[in-house]
Amino acid sequence: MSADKTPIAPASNFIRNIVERDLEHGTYANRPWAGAPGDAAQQATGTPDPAKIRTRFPPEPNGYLHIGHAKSICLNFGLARDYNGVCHMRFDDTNPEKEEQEYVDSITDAVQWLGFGWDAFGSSHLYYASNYFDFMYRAAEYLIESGNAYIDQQTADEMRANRGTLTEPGKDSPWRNRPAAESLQLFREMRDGKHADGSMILRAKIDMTSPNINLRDPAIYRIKRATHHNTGDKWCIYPMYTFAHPVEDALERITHSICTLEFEDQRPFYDWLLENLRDGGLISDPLPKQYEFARLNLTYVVLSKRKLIDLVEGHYVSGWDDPRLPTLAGARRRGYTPEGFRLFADRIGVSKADSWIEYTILEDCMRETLNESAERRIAVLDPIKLLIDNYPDGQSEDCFAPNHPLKPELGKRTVQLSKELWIEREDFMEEPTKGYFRLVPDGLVRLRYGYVVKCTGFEKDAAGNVTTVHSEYLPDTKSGTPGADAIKVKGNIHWVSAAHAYAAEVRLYDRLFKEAHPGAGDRNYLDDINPNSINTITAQLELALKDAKPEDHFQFERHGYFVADQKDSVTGKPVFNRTVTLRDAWQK
RNA sequence: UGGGGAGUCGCCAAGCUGGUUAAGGCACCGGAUUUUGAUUCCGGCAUGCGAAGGUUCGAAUCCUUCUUCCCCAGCCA
Repeated sequence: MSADKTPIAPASNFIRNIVERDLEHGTYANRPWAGAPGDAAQQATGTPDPAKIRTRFPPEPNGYLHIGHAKSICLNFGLARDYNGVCHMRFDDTNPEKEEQEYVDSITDAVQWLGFGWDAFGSSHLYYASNYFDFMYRAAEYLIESGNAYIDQQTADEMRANRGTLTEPGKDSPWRNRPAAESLQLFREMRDGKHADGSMILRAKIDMTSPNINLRDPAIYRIKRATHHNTGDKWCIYPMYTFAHPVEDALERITHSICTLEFEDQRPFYDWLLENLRDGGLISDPLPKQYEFARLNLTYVVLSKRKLIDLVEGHYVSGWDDPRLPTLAGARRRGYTPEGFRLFADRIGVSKADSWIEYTILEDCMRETLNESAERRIAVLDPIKLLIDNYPDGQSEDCFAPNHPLKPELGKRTVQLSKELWIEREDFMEEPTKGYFRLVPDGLVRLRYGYVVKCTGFEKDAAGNVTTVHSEYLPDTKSGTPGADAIKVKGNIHWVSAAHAYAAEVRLYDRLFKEAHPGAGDRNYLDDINPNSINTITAQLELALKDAKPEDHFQFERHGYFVADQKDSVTGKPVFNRTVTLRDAWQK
């Protein structure tokens, strides 16, 4: 598979520079790895880590992955691939209320679909943060014992009030200086279920006057009676992200922990915690380091979880895999490809600047990869009849169409030509505009892979719409025969024999939002929805398309790339989704 | 009006331990090829690096001031 083929060398970026510098300096060389995540004692029994670097992709399994995650996946797994390392697939499942198995399945599917995996150096690297709860609990007790954490019994409201504001320092909790032994006992009671949810909480003891609000004694362990998808009812206290994430990274011996910009303020705590635990001998050097990059913003798209939920629950789309949605499940159904996403990730780069990527960049990446891989087929989307009046009734003949013009080795297929054909409505104009070189009265045009025909007339219905075009073919002009090019024509149109066609449902998709920045200014993003984002038609396709399998990609010549729908296709009766149109220098 | 980040061509993005004509991609504009108005192929495309000062023989790269944008006050992640 091309998944493992090294793509065009990704451009240099600040993270690759850091990795290369660390490799050069041997920052992570010779650190032991016990073959599995573990504390300092366990890791000390290991052998030098064969992985030069360890990164991780750590989603919370509480929703579906989207295009923004694809950027992160390509970054983390791509780094591991390029620098002889490993990327851990890790579920950050520290909040039992929001997480479900359904999501972990869809997430692993998506990552593998994108062409990445977590098997490396002889073992699998799929981990769950919830498997570290025992160690996290121990680390929390250590923090209490070493005077770096305490049990606070203020209410959530009191804590908020005493946290101060952006410009005012916070105030110490009245419980802040309680003896460590007392905090320890209360923490154990919390664990043992002796206290009500919300009645007390474990806080790191740092500095209530810190200008960085994240350092004003952040909450690190809360009481929450809820059944966890992995640990069931074993615990009624759960660690907060702030505390859990650095620990997860340390246990897994992550070298480069890459996250998005909004976590920058969290980094001082990340380092504070890890240094404390290292000084306590719970984990060992070299410690993981956190780096932040700008998350993806795409024009004409919304990527926030809340908005995506609104779109699905408000039935603006058919579900999480609606082909118009930027979810990976949706993109896949739309016909977007893993190769296209990887190309996209390389093309947009990685930096710390907030930026908006033009949606057409993504589309171009899909066109580029699909142009390489998709076989060509013929489809008439908006059919009108073309009659070849001088062609014998009831007769048909073979025409030969290459499956891929750039890959002759893929061979040719036959399509039938007969007297009565379907052609595209837009390929005929009664009164042509300047520059139009398709079929016009008395004009010549080539039926692609067939004959040159001359338009001899046309018929309209009561409404004035053209229904049938009449023509006569020039017998000596058949494609592939000697002298076929004796008569030169600029126009070249596709067609399907009416007696040899497969009438199929085809969905023509357009962008879901009509504004580049949905909801910008004082607009509601829901008001920016494009009312014409889907147009379902019945098209006339060449017969071979009847055998298309779900997820088969094709280029419908002169139209664009289409995919047989993953869910709605039935054997012998596939329906197609338009992935993306071809570029059109002429415009419509 | 606290703290943390970011501002290089229409959109991304290298470069930023100061030193040839400021990479590359996408878009765009020319032209060639083409039985997809597709693809491919050539060529063009920032005297300028948020702004103003300063240091220097020399600055996108160093210093100062200013300016714009993003993030942080969940017992979410």
